[in-house]
Amino acid sequence: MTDETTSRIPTFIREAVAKDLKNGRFNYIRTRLPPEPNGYLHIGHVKAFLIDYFTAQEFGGELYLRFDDTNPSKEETEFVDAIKEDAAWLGIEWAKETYASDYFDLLYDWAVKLVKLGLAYVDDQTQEEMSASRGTLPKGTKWSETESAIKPGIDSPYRNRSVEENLDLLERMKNGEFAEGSRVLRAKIDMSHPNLLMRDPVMYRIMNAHHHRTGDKWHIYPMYDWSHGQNDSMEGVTHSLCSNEYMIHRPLYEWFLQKLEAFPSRQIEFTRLNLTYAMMSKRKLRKLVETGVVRGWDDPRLTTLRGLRRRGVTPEAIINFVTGLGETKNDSYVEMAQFEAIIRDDLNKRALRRMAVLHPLKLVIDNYPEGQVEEMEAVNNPEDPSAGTRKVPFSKVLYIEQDDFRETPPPKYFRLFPGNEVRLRYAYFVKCTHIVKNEAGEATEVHCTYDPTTKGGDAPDGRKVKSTIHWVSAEHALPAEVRMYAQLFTVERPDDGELETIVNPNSLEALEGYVELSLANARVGEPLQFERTGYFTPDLDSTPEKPVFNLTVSLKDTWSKIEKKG
RNA sequence: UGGGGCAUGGUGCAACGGCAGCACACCGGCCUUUGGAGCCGUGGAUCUUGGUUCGAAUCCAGGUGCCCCAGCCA
Repeated sequence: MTDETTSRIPTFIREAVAKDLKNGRFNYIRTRLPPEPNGYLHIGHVKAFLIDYFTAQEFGGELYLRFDDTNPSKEETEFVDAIKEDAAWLGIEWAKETYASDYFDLLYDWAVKLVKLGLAYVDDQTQEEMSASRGTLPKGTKWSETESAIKPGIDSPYRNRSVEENLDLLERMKNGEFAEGSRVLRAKIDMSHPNLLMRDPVMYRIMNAHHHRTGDKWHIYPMYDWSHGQNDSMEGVTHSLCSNEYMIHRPLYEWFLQKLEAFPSRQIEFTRLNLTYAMMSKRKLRKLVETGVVRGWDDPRLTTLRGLRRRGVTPEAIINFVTGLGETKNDSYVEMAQFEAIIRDDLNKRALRRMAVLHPLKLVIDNYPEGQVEEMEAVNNPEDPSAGTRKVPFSKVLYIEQDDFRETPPPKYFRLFPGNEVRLRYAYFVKCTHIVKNEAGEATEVHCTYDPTTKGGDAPDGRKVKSTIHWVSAEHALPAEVRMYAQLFTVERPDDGELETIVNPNSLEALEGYVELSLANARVGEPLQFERTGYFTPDLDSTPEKPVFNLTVSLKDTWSKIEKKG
């Protein structure tokens, strides 16, 4: 049974499914995940994937992964593999992998059945003719500036062909006897139906493209409406869960299955996920990749699953985010900040803490013995004692962040400035004595003295410092490239804008910094926190000589807020 | 003068005729060997007009606003 408090699927779906089980409409549950293999998965797909997966799971049913490969001109095997890999990474398990194309033969038989029933016909009209005879939507909708009222469609002159002629024509369409685009098979429903989809929708079109699985066997390929519901039914899918835009297709979905007297799969719709600053449009995503705005489909600035993975976002964070959104049928736009909060929450619990200096400034401890090296014990994760501790080498010359020193401190600035004492994390108290400047007047070296009695970070005399800063030992540090990311887009809803005007030219900044030696063999994808900076993960561009890190998400930075307010 | 869907703080959700609550964001404070985390607190919402009712975010009627639908895309 499902537990109301832990359910990960929308309430209205859970209730509908439970009811179907209770009143005997179905005695088992099967859902399907229907990606079209024409692109990479992004965060927008995840919601559908998870709802399908968890619905099956919560009701002890199973999930089929069915590739919707009905349009050979757009689909490629490359994407099939990528989608499977991404779905598996997310943790989704499917009972069976199928393809719409597995059912092409059966589907054709069903079409013949419909023709024999007098419910489908071959139409010889051109595409323009068909479009013109479909009728119009009324004024006020974005498609009609001129018509004041909805206009019914006009019956095709070929609508009343005999069953025999239709059967013959359909057979010949299948055999490749006709030119591409010259004829279609249409369902015979109602050309004046208020729902335009019911005005004799196209079932098959002629295409001579090579299909990634069926090769050159077929010359006709089914449309979405004449495939999806039929496949659901053929597979015994009980609940076909899809986004709200398909709501208008439901009457057609049901019409076909009723006329066919086929297994009555049920379509239920939910609101798709919209995320601010995330691009979901496949067309635009492709353009970003092809024009080199980003470095590939797995660019960490993208909200593709591959991009998120490379960025260091875990599957758990993604699942927590999506399932935690709750559900209504409202159109909605979720703020990226909410996603980031979940990512931080997830990483806070699991990321190993490390020290890394992103904008190095040399700090010299004048009274520290030349050549001495001490191993300081550092906690790996204060949120998780079982993560243990590590040793970090400490010596006379260190690097600290440029930001952690000001020659003339602003109000409420507690870090290093001449005369001020701070704690070097896990090491000693140091007090700034003087600085060395270059010709431009910039500080190039900060000189300090340390208090040997404060080893470990506490003063025996009980005095306090207001700030703790991080550091790496210059002699023992590892040079590293650290890639800092900002929003890729300058507008909240990039899907609505023109690419040329909405791309943030400063979304990537590659820093040359220094990191703890222990990071030399960090695993690609491993979650890390650079203390006081943010969450990072090693990128696959890393080499043994020079690791590369991606910023996953920054730590909440309250100082910058204080500073902004002045 | 078409059909379908949806309206609750800035954002996303909850309240299924009975005190409008949660998360994120925002603001203030406490604490802190991460200006992180954690803890405490403030402000802010039922699209509108009527009706039913002891009582309406919830039920009814009208209005308004937003979204989807004229691919031989999915």
